[in-house]
Formats: sequence, C-alpha cells, structure tokens
Amino acid sequence: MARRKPRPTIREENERALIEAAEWVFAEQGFKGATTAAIARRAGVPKANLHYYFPTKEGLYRSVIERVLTAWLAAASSFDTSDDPTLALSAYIGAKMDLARLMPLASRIWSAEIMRGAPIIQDFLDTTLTEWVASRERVVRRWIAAGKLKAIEPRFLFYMIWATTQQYANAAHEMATLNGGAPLSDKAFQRAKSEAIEIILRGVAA
Amino acid sequence: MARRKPRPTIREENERALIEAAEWVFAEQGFKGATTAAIARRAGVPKANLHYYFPTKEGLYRSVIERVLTAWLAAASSFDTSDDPTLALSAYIGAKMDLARLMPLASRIWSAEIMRGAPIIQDFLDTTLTEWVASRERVVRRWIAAGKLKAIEPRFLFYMIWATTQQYANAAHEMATLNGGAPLSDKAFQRAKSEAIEIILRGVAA
DNA sequence: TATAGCTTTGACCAAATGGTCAAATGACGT
DNA sequence: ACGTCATTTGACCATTTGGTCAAAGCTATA
Repeated sequence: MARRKPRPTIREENERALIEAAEWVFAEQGFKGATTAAIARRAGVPKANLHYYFPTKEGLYRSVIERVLTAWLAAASSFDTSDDPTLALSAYIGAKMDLARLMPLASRIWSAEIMRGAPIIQDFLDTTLTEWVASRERVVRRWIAAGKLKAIEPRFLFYMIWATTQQYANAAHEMATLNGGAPLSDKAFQRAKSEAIEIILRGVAA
Repeated sequence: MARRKPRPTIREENERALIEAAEWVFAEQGFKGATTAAIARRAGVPKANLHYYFPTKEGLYRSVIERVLTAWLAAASSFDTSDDPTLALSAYIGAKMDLARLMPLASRIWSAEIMRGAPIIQDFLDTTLTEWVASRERVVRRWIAAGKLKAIEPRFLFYMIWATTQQYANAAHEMATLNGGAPLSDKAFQRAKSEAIEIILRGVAA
C-alpha cells in the first residue's frame, strides 16, 4: 500500500530551479541577507509558490547545502586516486581548484557556513568530515613514515589546501580588482592551479 | 569661532564600546544578520543611544571596518622588514598568522566583506591594496631575478598566504571540531604557524 | 548657580520579510 | 467528461528591524 506514484517532473523541475536561484542569492547575500522574495523572483515564480515547495527558508537553505556537500565529497575522492603523494596531492589540489572555479557559488556558501560556525552542517563536520580527515591523516603519516614527505602535521596541510583553493572562489572579486577589474582568465587560472600544486608539493616533499 | 572643545572622554568611550560590540555581532552574524538592537544590548546601552552615536548601521559597520583596515596595514608592513625573501616572507606570514589568532573577529569581518564583493571597502582595494600589491610584486620579481626565488607569479603567492593565514580565523570552529571540539592550543597554533611558514618558503625557494 | 549644550531613553513608526490561506487553475488517469 | 490531486497565486498577517523624536537628565564653565 501507499505506493508512491513516480510523477516527479513538475515538482522536480520546480525544486531544481528554486534551489538554483537560492544558491545564487544565498551566495551573494548570505543566509540572513537572502530574502525568499528575491529567490522567488530569480526563479521566476511567485513567493507563495516557493513556500509551497519549501515551507521554510531554512529548509531551502538545507537543500542548497546538500548540493554543496555532494560536490565537496566528489572532489575529496580525488585524493584517493593514487598511493603516491605527488600524484594524490596534485589530483586533490587540482580537483579543489576546479571546484572553486566551476562552482564558485557552492564554494562561497560552504565558506560562509563554516565561518558562521557551521550551524547547519555541524553534523557533517562531526561525522563524515571527521572520518575523512582521520583516514587521510593516516595516509599522510604513512607517506611521512616512508620518507616521502617532510614530517608535517597532516591537518595543517589540509587547512592550507582548503584555504588556498577556496580563495579562488571566495576572493574572486578581490582578485579581479587586482587584475585591473577583469576576472582571472582561464589561462591565468590554470597557472594559478599549477603554481598552487607546485608550491605545496615542494613545500612538503621530503 | 566655533572652537571645538576637546571633551572627548564620554563620546570616545561610548563609541569605542559600541564599535567593540558591533565587531562581535557583525563577525558572528554578518552585516545583514546583525541587528542594531543586538549590538546595543551587547554594549549595554539602549538602542536609541546607539543611533545617537552612529546614525546608521552602515556607518557603524564602516567604523568597524576602519579598525580592521588599520590592523591589516600594520601586519602588511612586516613584509618590509627585510630584503631577504626568507626573512621578509617569514615575518609577513607570521604577522598574518598572529593577526588571525589575536583578532579573529576583525579577520572574519574582512573575509566576509571580501566575499560579498567588498561593497564597503572597494575604494581601499582600488587604491591602497592595489598599490601595496604592485609594489610588493616588484620586490618579489626582484628576488626572482636575483635567483632567490622560483619563477612564480607573485600574486598567487600572496593569495596563498592570505588564504592560509585567514583560515585560522575563518575556520576556527571547523578546526576545533576536527580537534575533538577544543580550539587549537597555543602550542598547536605555534606549530601551525611555523609549518605554514616552512611549507611556503620551501615551496618558493629557488 | 544659571544655562547652554551634551547625553540618555522610552515610545513610536514605516518598511521589509517570512510565512499563511483559500480560491482558482491545471494535469491526468479512468 | 469527470473527479481527484497537485500546482499556482494574490491578498493578507504578525513580527522584526532600522531609524526617529521629544522630553528628561547631565556636565561643565562663566
């Protein structure tokens, strides 16, 4: 009984459009600064319709955050593509840089959430992220023990990688200003990516 | 005529207390999320009194930002303490790390402002910051030409330094979570500082 | 101590905002 | 064609919030 009729098209499509609009507005204005009216406007629907699909603003924000988490985890997996620290770190830093470049809104929302003390994703920090870090810390320590890396504290390496890569999403406007007003070109971004990889790799190589 | 009586004590003291309270609330809640009522409450004065000293919320925010700029510039000056890249970069990274540790509120407000696209401090980015970067880029290029540094793009080095150091203010909560709930101890922070300095220095050394 | 100018504060206001509701409209299987 | 359920939407509401005001309280100096 209670069979769920799979008639998702209209609902699915509207939710997708609303989440997309919400991502933009939340990234631009922050959680408090974002208004449901602005999100609805950007999605091209009346505000009441937004509240039909997402009863509360926080619920909508949660849905946006879920998308961000998915992207974060996908990039994180690239750490595990190799047992060689040079390859693994290159892949990981590269993936995080690409994430910041291709999903700047998600990256900014993530940073803002972290800066606010993670009121919504605390659970993720406590479980998935904690486990991910613990596990990869072990990998890094193994590399150190094998003489492949300097004896660094793995966590600080992760912090540096996270900070540096996220910077290209968070501070895109500042970078544009320092670039004469124009956003980083693809070429400049590729150079930034390879320099980030090279500096960090040289910095931690044994 | 119209001589300004230098009777600053009451006004000065109240403005200071309000700016201090505002710094806390703005850092915690963001510009939109901060309410003048919350700031006044934290400063221990009625809201109307806050508006007597700072007619508008934005004006108060500007005053807070000014403090932040001052701190930023002070830290920036440590870049110029030496002509040797190792010493200069060590001093600069160390100063920025200390700034994040000692003035986390200011650091977070700065980051939030940058992330929002610098609506208030755009002028600072266009003038002081642009000049500072241009000038220090020249210094770095000179070091490169003298064979003291790898041929990196100076700007990307600054981005990495800014990002890494700010991380210790912006993500303090995330770090605490990954640290079993407790904030970084002074000892751990000192280690983070020296590792950041070492990794970056090794990363850019010729 | 008179008084001119600061400072304090409770009461108040208009606008903005998250959310509600009920009526209207549309989709779709039978 | 019908009936049921999902969707749409304009009007509406309570609360929050930045900001105002006028009256009252203070301070210091001539």
